[in-house]
Amino acid sequence: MDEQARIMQALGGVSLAGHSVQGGMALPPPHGHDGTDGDGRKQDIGDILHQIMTITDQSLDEAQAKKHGLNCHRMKPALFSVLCEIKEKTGLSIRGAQEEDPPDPQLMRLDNMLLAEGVSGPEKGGGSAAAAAAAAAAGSPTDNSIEHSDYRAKLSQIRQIYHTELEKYEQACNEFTTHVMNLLREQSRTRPISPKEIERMVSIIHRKFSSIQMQLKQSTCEAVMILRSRFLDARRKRRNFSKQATEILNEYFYSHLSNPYPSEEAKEELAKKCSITVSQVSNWFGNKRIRYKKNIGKFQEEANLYAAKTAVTAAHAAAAAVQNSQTNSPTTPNSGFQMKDEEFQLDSAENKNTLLTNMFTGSSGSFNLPNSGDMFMSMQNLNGDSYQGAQVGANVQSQVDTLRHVISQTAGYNDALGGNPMYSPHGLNGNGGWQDATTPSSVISPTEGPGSVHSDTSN
DNA sequence: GAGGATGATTGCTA
DNA sequence: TAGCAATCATCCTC
Repeated sequence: MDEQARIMQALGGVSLAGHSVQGGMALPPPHGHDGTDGDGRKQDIGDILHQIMTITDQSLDEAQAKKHGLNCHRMKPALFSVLCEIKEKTGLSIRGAQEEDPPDPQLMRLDNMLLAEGVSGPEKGGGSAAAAAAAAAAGSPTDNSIEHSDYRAKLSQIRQIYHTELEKYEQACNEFTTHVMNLLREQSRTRPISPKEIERMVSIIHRKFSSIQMQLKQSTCEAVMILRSRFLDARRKRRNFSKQATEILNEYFYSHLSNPYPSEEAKEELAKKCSITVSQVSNWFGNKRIRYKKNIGKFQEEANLYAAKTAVTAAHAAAAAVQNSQTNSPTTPNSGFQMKDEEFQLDSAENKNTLLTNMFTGSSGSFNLPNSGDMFMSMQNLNGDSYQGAQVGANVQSQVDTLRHVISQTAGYNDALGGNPMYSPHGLNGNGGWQDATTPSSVISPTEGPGSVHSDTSN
């Protein structure tokens, strides 16, 4: 069966008889009602189609007139409906199957990434979460300042560009879709176009624009990756700590020379003070311990410097503490500063202060330390349970190592205490390790008695 | 630019 | 998992 015949069959009993078309095109007689046979109908339809086909050979005006005539024919909708159905059942059905594509995994990945980076989706501080994550990976607190804000600013720029471009694409897509829809609707008057076909065409357009969008997303992702890697690389760059930070760390190190293992709390405190991370504090102490141990001689000068510096502070702190304790704790005998050796029995805060200052600054010349070991022990007792002034004990305790170091430099510390293994120089044992190196001071420092207040947190 | 200083990383150990 | 030791990579000073 040929196409024309099928069309006619589809039309069923539609009658076109008795209608003339403007422009002189004769319409076929109605079929069936007057007993016309099938061959006759075929012939009529053939004529119509022939006339349609020859429209193009006619003059424009003539063709327009004929076209108009056809358009105005009352059977046109029915004819178009059938033609649309035929179109649906033939070529377009193939496209229909293609529409049900699963979502592109690559597109999904891009979407997820853009969402995670804070580029797409609702604005969440311009990707500060991503920046924070990157910062955490890099492990530097300065992320929160200059570089962090720089990263955020750039990410925000990318986000802005992305959204502007996306908006442009969507606008263009909508405009183009509307345009095509209007065209198709317009054309549907003259050729069989079903609403479904228009829908399909729209979806095709959207797909095309989606591929363009994917390119946009891809390039945006690349930009974010580049920015991120640059940001992380920048963070990886080694930067010297500030002078102040190094001072703080050194002060702690040399004042805890016998056991330079800050507790977690101390590390956090130091990190806070130095505006660095806890891991950087750990790195610093790790490096410092090794380098100090490897070359004590080289660090001696530095040790002296910090020891003296810290000791002066300690002396003032101790004196103030003693004075304070005398005022506030009248029931505490001798303020816990009772030296075992009678020569060290100090009656007043002023005396203690003078003595300590002289001792540390060396203004009294060669200071006589008749029993510096006892003195040290006594000072240690300041941290003991018997002493109530926790802050005092903490302040003094944190300087004990410093005292030892200064004494060793100024008053023959080694000679006086050489026999006492507890006072081996700088806390280093014979194996080149620190006393109880495996036991961090967070547990019990060798210089700290039980119940002592850890200097880390009190400082 | 050389060489030392210094912060970070890595592999290993207890 | 913290710390050690070696090493890398960068900074800083001369």
